Amino acid sequence: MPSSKTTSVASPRRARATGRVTLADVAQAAGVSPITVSRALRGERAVAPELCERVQAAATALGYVPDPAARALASSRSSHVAVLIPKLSNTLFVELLDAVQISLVPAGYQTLIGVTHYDAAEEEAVLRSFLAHRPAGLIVTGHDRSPAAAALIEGSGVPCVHVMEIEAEPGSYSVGFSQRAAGRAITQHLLDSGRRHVAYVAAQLDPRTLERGEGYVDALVQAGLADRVTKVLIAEPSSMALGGALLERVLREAPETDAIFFCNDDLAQGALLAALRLGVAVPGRVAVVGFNDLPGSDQMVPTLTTVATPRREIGVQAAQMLMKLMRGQPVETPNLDLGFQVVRRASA
Amino acid sequence: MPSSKTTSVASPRRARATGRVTLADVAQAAGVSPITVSRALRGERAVAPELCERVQAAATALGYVPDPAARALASSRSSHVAVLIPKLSNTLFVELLDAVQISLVPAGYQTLIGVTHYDAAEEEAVLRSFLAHRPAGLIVTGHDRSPAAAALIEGSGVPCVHVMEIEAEPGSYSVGFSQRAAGRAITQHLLDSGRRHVAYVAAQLDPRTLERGEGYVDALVQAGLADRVTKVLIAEPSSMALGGALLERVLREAPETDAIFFCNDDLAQGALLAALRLGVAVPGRVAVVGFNDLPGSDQMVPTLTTVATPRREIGVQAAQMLMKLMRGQPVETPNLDLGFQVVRRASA
DNA sequence: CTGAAAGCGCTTACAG
DNA sequence: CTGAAAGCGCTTACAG
Repeated sequence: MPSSKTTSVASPRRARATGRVTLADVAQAAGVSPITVSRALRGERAVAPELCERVQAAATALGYVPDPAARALASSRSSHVAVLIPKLSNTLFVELLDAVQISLVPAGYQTLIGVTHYDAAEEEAVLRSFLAHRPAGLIVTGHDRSPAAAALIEGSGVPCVHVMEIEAEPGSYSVGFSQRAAGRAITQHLLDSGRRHVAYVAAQLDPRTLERGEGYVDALVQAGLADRVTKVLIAEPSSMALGGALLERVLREAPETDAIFFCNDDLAQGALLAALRLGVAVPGRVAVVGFNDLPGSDQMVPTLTTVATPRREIGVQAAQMLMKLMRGQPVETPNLDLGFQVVRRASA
Repeated sequence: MPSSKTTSVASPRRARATGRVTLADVAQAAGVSPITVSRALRGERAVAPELCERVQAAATALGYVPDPAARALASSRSSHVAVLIPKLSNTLFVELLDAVQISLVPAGYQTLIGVTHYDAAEEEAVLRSFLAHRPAGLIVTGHDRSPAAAALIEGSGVPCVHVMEIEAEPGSYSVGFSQRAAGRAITQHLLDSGRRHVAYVAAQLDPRTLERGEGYVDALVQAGLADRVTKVLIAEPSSMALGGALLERVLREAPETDAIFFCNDDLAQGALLAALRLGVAVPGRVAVVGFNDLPGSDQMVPTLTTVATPRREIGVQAAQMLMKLMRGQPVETPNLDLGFQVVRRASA
């Protein structure tokens, strides 16, 4: 004999059941309206403390998890933050990303990663695809991008923070440091230690690499060595092998060179290892410095003198700034300069 | 005198206008119903070729971009694929991720990255948060996880591919190689070159590291050297500095050691540099091998003998397999073994 | 092969 | 401080 009590009635109108615990379920359990549950859970507007508690309890009891898609559709704002970086093969950007993620995830945001490969068209494509997801915020590397990409960002109205460079563009937000000042500082270190034939060797040639080169020129000019400016610029991507090859080439083609400023530690590490192989004394024959202070630079033989860049702190601060923007809170320092540090080790 | 022609009428019922081009707009422009547009654009079911073309043209003309949130809500499947990796500071996983992303993005999927830090509780938390987004698919590192985490995956019904290890668990999908066989092979290489006191030195101690250690034991046992098994296992994370310290420690505590198998290239590279600093001849005094063939290993002095692991190919194949699963297509090889390669260089 | 109706699970905008 | 109504932009399930 079947029980006459029906515990669940299948409504004939209900075409699709997902089996999910919804706001409505929580509302019913708490004896309030769905909208009150929504407000109580988001902490938005004032909800009577007593109701708030009842709602929280019901939500926990039922194991309620808000549906991000429904939330995004209704509010036209997702919980995604899109982060655009040039390359995943550069430790620098991975550390930046890691720091951003560590800051954003606990606050309930999801990070979407876009890799642009230093390519304007790719950046546009990635932006277009990300913007379709109506991200709550955007973090992009540097200021230099195609007008189309800039227009996409601008037109989207999505809060955006630029990282790695620092530039006081009106209305824009950034967290970074002066690449140019850093390039000048490390070159100055070489000059201060008596070097007079300093070369700047760079690969990839992204905007930040070129800015470091300007800093290098600044230092030489200021030292009255404008005629000694020696730049070796290679468009191909950086690698340790390339660094080794470039060291060899510079010493062959410009044997008077007594110091080399490599635009990044990958090249410099490769140069140090090549010097070991070739029997070139560092810093005796030639001083070598890099940029970024990547893992391993302190382990090289000799240890590498370089510029330590605060990419983790940049990631953390950019995330903080973005969260303020996303919440509509005021940002006190829209262009945050986190500086850099010349790390003196044995190679120069 | 204002024009009497009204070009846009604000409907009083419309509470919220997003200004977005919607399916309905495309439908109206193409003179069909919204559902036909939906089907034509997704290529689902049969739509008359002529209509299909008209819809495509209208969509392009209006610059229509589907709203992923609406799509996810209606279909209860998002276009997200969640990828869980232990650490972002390990190049291995970053390369894996890059390969996955390169394969998935062109197919219209977005990658969500979760970092577990080799921590069971973190993995559970990340899974729970990701699963709330109803991802279309899941890629996780290895098979070893907490019962709770495994239950979350299982219970979600989301297609899942395991990477890096290969294990023929019924009903599970994986792409990788045998860590144990690889550990055995590189140890065998050392034995083949005449080494008789081979130590295995490992850090981090994740499951894959331990499997490599089993392979090491296999090789020694098979060579009748079971009594020579020497394992140094350190729980702390791998780093070049740690590799150097461990080399020193092993040579001090077990001076008969004539070969060291480091569980990864980070440790091995650090050991090579420390040897240089200490004046320890490699491979003369002690042979050194690593694992993974990371960037830089071919640049070391001496160049590092190691095991090349196919993490990029693993990423690509895992993405392919997952796409088949997400589309409900059959997968011919549910456990795909991509092998590995012993790379003989100068250090052993 | 095409469509009208209903619904996915939330939030907005308006009242009170 | 709380709620009833409408709507976000799609897809599902059912007809024809």
